Amino acid sequence: MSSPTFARIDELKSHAGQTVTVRGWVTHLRSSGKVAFVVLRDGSGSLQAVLVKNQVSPETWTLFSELTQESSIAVTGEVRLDDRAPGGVEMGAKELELIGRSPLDYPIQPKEHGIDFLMDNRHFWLRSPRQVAIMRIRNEIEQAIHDFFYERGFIRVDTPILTAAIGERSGLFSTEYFDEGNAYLAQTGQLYGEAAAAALGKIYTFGPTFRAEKSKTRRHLTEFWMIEPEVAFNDSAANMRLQEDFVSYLVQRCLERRRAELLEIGRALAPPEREKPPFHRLDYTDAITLIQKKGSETKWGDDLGAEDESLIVADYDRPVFVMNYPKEAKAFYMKENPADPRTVLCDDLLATEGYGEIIGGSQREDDYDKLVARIKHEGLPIEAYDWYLDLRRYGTFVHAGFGLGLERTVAWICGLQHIREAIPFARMMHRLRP
RNA sequence: UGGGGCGUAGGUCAAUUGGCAGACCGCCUGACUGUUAAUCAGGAAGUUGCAGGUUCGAGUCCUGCCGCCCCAGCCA
Repeated sequence: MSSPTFARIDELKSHAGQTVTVRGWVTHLRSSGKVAFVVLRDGSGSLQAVLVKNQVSPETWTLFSELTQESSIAVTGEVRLDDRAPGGVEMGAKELELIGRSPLDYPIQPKEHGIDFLMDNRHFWLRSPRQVAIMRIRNEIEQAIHDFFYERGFIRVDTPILTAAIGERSGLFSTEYFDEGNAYLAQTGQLYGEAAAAALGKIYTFGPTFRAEKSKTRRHLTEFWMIEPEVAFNDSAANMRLQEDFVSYLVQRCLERRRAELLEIGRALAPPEREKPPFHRLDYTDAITLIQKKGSETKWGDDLGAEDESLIVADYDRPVFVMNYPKEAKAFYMKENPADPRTVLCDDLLATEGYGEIIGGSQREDDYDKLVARIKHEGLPIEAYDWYLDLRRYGTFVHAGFGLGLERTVAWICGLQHIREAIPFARMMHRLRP
């Protein structure tokens, strides 16, 4: 026999009538005595191969009966269009090859399982159709992020993961670092992003972020991926326009190119279809008035709680910016609001459907003296910020940026119940394996 | 770190007042020439999270411990 033609399942329609070989993993086995069915997946799709007893060799027929779920196999046969097959394509199998046999105790069955069991078996759970679809959507979002910024002249800058204590303060993972004392896993690349913006103008970072908070909610991971753009000469208003263009680009891109996967996971498409600019804008002070009218006890000066966010978003069918929080509720690097010095020029973007904050952004304090005062007021070690302060001494500039949580965005676009499904191998307080 | 909940077969769960530990799915054996999580008949499968206590008798009641889930806080 001549050397086989290998094909991926998603390209089989163009091989109709030809004999090809498909390699993959067994998902279902069915037999009706003299006709047998093998369903296999190869990452690109799912294929049913049909074996008829009197049309294959006795060896091949025997091999079928020895197959098990998740065994890796190669199937060779004629590709044919058939309405009885899911997807409209099936294979009339002539030959089977067992590549790697899977024992009978494969833990994940085609039925309901509990979430803890699935997370313990994440390395297998990832093979299921729903998880494959989510990972393909995640990949689409990641690619769309790069495309969005590339098309607009941004430069991607990679910032360090091992840092000295700088940035946000709470929940640091630490490790010994030679003779330099402790190093900490990065909680943000922003401060480095600001330095890079003065070199390159428009930049973004895309990397892992670590928070040692003992968070136990559906919205938190200890290790997550964050995208942090930083733009020289953007003020807060321009920053928010960039955010709404960016977020709606990601949503529309998934609707265009990953519609099949969104439908596969049962995502209702009507809500994301509406996610187009302009998003709603609400001043923090007005937000307080709104939620108090709805019964919240939160007072001016407090940060907004999860319940408050829900009250705000409930009125809107598109994401909402809440702008200009009180200074004390926000980080030291945010620029004082000239119109109301009690507040800073910042914004949180609250997603629809109860997904909460997916972006935190701000214009940065560019006044050297005010920044020093804020660092001292917060009780931070001023010497750790020497290079960051230099950015204000040597040609300070208006600039603004934000951080988008990748997994929160994936969970929101996919309509997931929990953020742990939005990343291949979630890291949470009680989850370090697999 | 608070508040609430749950640990029973490989999986999902049931078990009345304290009274013989069960069902379904999966798995094994057999039948079936178009199945779609096939169907039908039969079978195997348990240290009831761990340690102690009360009782004639504990999955069930009591004490302690362990583990996880959900909500809040922290934030993206």
